[in-house]
Amino acid sequence: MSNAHDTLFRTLADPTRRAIFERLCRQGEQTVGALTAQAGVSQPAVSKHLGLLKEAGLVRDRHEGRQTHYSAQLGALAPLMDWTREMAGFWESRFDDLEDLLKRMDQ
Amino acid sequence: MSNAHDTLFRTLADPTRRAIFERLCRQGEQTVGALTAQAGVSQPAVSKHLGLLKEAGLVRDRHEGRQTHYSAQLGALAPLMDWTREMAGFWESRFDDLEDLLKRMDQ
DNA sequence: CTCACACATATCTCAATGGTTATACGTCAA
DNA sequence: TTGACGTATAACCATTGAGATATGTGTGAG
Repeated sequence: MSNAHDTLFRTLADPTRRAIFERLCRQGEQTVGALTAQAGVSQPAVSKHLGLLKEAGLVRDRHEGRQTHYSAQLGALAPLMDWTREMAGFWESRFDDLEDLLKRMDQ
Repeated sequence: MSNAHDTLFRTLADPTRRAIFERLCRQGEQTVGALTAQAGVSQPAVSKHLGLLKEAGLVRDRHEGRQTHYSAQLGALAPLMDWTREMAGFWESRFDDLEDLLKRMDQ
């Protein structure tokens, strides 16, 4: 019963995890070690976060020898943008309705 | 240390709470009773969710006699849209860099 | 082959939080 | 004024999940 929005919001809700994702967005592909160095939490914690980000489709991993490189995944944020636009849209359309109503009342 | 993004993501991460917010976006102002009728959880639970949504600036309340009317708040989603756009932007700019690089390599 | 390294997984602990029921508070009706 | 109604708050419980440490797994170096 967990849709795309659920997964995205839940995954991005944690600050540490979102910071990791932001870093991957800003600076491109990074190894687990590089991410751990700035994350402020232990390497296992980073790995766990990366696992969840991967499950959510927000990142992909690429193995190269002993290292694993993670990168932000294109288009994963699309449902989030859609949702936000949709909600804002509902608001605006109600606002338009209100405007219409006021205009009609004016006549 | 909790910025706007933190609050927004955290608040919208819970499915029940997000559903309440969506309903307010889609259908406009609603009383607590109306929201409770569809929420699938108890009235106190709904009140608590509404409290958090209000703290996050996502809704506002209006008292009218014994009833409290809640409505989605304009512009509260702006930071979320900005963040999403920013992240997608970083990705695209890196993509542009890559294109540039490939073009340069082609020469 | 063996050891060191990079990362993943297992296990545990603790705090946060979403849910419930019970109750308090304010408002309207009679 | 009393009682019903609509909502908020209190107190509690159960679950979740993020964190740590310890260990497993695979890979490259010597």
